[in-house]
Amino acid sequence: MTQESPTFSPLYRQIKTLILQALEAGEWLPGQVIPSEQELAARFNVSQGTVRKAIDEMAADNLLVRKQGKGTYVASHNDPRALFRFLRLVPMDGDLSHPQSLPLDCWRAKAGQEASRMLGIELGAPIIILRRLLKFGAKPVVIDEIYLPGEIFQGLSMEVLQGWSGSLYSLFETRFGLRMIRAQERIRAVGADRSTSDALKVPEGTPLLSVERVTYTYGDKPVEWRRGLYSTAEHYYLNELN
Amino acid sequence: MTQESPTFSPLYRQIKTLILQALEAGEWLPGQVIPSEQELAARFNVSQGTVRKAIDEMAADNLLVRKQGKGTYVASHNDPRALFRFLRLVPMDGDLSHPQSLPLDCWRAKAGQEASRMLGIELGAPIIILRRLLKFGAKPVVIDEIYLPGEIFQGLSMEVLQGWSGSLYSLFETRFGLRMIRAQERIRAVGADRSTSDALKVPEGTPLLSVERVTYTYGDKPVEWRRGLYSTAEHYYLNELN
DNA sequence: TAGTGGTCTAGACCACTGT
DNA sequence: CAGTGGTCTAGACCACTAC
Repeated sequence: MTQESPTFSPLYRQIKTLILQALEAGEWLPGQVIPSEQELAARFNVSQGTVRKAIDEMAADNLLVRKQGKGTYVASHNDPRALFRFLRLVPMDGDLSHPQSLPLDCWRAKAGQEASRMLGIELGAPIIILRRLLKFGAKPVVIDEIYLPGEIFQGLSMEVLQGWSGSLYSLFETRFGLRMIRAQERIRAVGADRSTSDALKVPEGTPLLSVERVTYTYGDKPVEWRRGLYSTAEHYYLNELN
Repeated sequence: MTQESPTFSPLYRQIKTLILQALEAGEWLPGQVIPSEQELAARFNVSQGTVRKAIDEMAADNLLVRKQGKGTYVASHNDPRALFRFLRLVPMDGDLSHPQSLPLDCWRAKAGQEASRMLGIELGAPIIILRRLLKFGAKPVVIDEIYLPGEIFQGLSMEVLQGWSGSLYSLFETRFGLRMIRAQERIRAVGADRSTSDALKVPEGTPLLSVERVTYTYGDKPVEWRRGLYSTAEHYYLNELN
């Protein structure tokens, strides 16, 4: 007899949506401070506690970062702490040297069936394919093949890639205004083919981790599809289950 | 000049600790309701909001489950929703049939170097080793070797295992009062050896996922170490990155 | 000292579940 | 209907950061 409001949404969630829209619109950029809770409360005509709850959730989602005494910041992949948010590979000895990204190839193509499905774009739409090697110290450990929608990544080229010292997502964020929010990985075990075994310096047929990742930006829009082959001779993929 | 309290802990965290202790002491068992927020507030002499914040965190930690209008419950592995909390394997076709656990062996032994380190017990301490097969429908997909501290799992035997229809953690919880709180998995790719290839019905040398898991109970105490070999011909390991 | 987020409280009201 | 968790508010005070 009740069940009156099937679309009930608490105030703080509406506020969350509004803040999200402001973020999406680029009102505050990654790494910058957003207005104080008091200011936002005034702007949206709600109490500070309601804004607080909205921001709490967004901080839990890794969209914002709170810093006591300073303010609330827009999360950024330029932050070195963000590097291992998506890269779960860990050296078996506790070596903490940061991995180094080496671009190998970068070319344009048209989306095939799989790429178009994964990226949610038309079959035949322009895409950019990027191959790169990840090294931990001197050891090649991961070889990635990365598929990007050409429309979004207009100016991407080998020159751009080679002139960038930070992480890939850091580049995407700074150069293309694209913020990677969440990702989903599908992991399988496969044998190394000829070219992969060359790149990773392992015998042909060596078991490797195949890690397929789809990465999403605001509004759950997929903007990257990649397949990485991980050599797990001296590294492992670490996953925390809670 | 300030920095007065290096061990400052907010009230709601102290309350959280108290509730945790009550849980650990078995004051409320898995699946049962805990007292209402009002009652707990009265018991601990704080406001309802403070209890609420403590419970919020524990719910986020998957220790408690809130049910509006009914109460707050102690999380339980008997809950069917908990099955896929630690098992991240998904069929490639959307088949949702629940996996079936088939115990193969169960014997007693003494902890070797690796087991003693992983389980935080003395070298040579009694342990129980358990082998089992996981099937999705008719297909064998995972073979597990599970190491348990003998002290805790006194009465565990093949008979007990075979007489249990639910999940392993559900058995541990019900039969041994052990609640699995969190786990850590280290994933690598390996080739199937002879006995594994037999059990999983795959050719020898087939690349498999090696998933080593350490599972913890209250107080970050490790109580299970297992190694699973996953056939990823028709399944994949799914991981959400946030 | 001023401004920020963090904690704690008390009270009002809403939504959901059972009887 | 009474009891539960869920939301929202307003105000006081604490902890941290900067100037």
